[in-house]
Amino acid sequence: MIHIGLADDHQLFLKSLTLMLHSFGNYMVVLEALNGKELCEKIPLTQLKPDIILIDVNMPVMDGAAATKQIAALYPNIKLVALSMNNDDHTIINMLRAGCCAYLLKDTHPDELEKALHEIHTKGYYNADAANINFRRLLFAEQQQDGHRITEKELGFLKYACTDMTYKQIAHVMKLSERTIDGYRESLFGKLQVQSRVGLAMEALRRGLIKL
Amino acid sequence: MIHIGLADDHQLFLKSLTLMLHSFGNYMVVLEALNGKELCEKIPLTQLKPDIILIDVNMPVMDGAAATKQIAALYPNIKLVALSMNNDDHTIINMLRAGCCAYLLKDTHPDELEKALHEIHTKGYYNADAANINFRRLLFAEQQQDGHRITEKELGFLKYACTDMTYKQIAHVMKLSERTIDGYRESLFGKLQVQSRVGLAMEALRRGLIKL
DNA sequence: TTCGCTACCGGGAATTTTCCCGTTGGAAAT
DNA sequence: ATTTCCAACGGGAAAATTCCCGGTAGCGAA
Repeated sequence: MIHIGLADDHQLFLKSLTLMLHSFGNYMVVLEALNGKELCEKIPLTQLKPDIILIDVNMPVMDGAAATKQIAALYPNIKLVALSMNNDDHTIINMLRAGCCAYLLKDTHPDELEKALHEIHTKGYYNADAANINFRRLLFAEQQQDGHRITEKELGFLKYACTDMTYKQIAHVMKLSERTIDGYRESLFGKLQVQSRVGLAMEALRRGLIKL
Repeated sequence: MIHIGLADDHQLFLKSLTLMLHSFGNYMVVLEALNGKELCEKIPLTQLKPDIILIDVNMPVMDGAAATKQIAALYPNIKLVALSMNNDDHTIINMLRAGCCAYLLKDTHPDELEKALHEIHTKGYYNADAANINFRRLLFAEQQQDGHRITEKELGFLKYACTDMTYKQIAHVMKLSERTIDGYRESLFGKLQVQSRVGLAMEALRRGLIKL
């Protein structure tokens, strides 16, 4: 009997996935959480520790990447699996770097989920080639984006950049000079490979740096 | 026995929701589809017509609103229920106007889903007050936005506005004058209540007018 | 026909964004 | 102690955006 933990902010999906896992026969859901924080808090309270935890990427309060990092550090022998609906490179890299051993899409077939869980439990990893996730390409992409990590201040600016505000207003609320804002913009344009504020906002959304 | 139809682009959710509905005891899933188009094509082919169809809002190929409109016109006695994860006013209004008799969120509890389906089947409607969906407020909001409907051409422009392109480039690919583009922008600024292109792009995303 | 409406087009100017050119001060490296 | 690096700051100018002012052409209704 394999013990499973689940974290997803959609109750309906969470509960119905539990049913599905039980229907597989060999799995038992020992932990359910509606966000990353709840997941982290519940793990120490369960006596039947999960072997594998399926973690949704997009969750309120604490998202999948943050939860994955924390759990990977505290419980290294729990296998963490990212479960998401978006399959863009950046989020996949993000989750794998956070400590996931597999990345599953929500539109995979139940049979493949079962196969994936079995492989993860026996071999420790699973590579869904059907879901066009090419690890070699991803690793190359990670090489490329190395040194292009976004700083904390840039992220703070990015939030305001995805808004109706002008740079002058942004500079005012951030208590910085307009020139400094200029610097952040330039830097982000380079890192995200765009050349206008709209492109910046769109790419930030696409990479999950900004929500909504 | 109540016959149910399902449309959702995430296989895992689709299949596990089917399991959950069967576990309720009184429901049978007679139709599954991965997008709106597939749903519309499968309805005429099923001999056990569904009483209720749960339709996801965000789907590829043909989205929930389009599918709802088409089905509501062809099969007026099938109850259509929108099932989505985002609960912003615009999408809800959109689905209700398309012909849905209820709007359910994906993070509702299974018990509430069962209750909702029962009410929809017996009374013909369901209002989830727990999900802060206030119909009176929505109707008022619809009054407010009346005459603010986005035209086909404006939508075409909107796609390009959510891009790294300049207006000049957009005018060129749309084979229109820059002034005409100017007009579309002005009109959309007013309709979406924004005052910059970034705000426009963000609001378009928020209202589901543009994907990604 | 005349009126009103809508889609399309244009000039011009204020504002904002984008992109150059710099300086300074402080922290880290050598 | 000196260099090196980098975040923060600034001037100025080209480009893009925003927002006015208008016009013409088509088209259905009065």
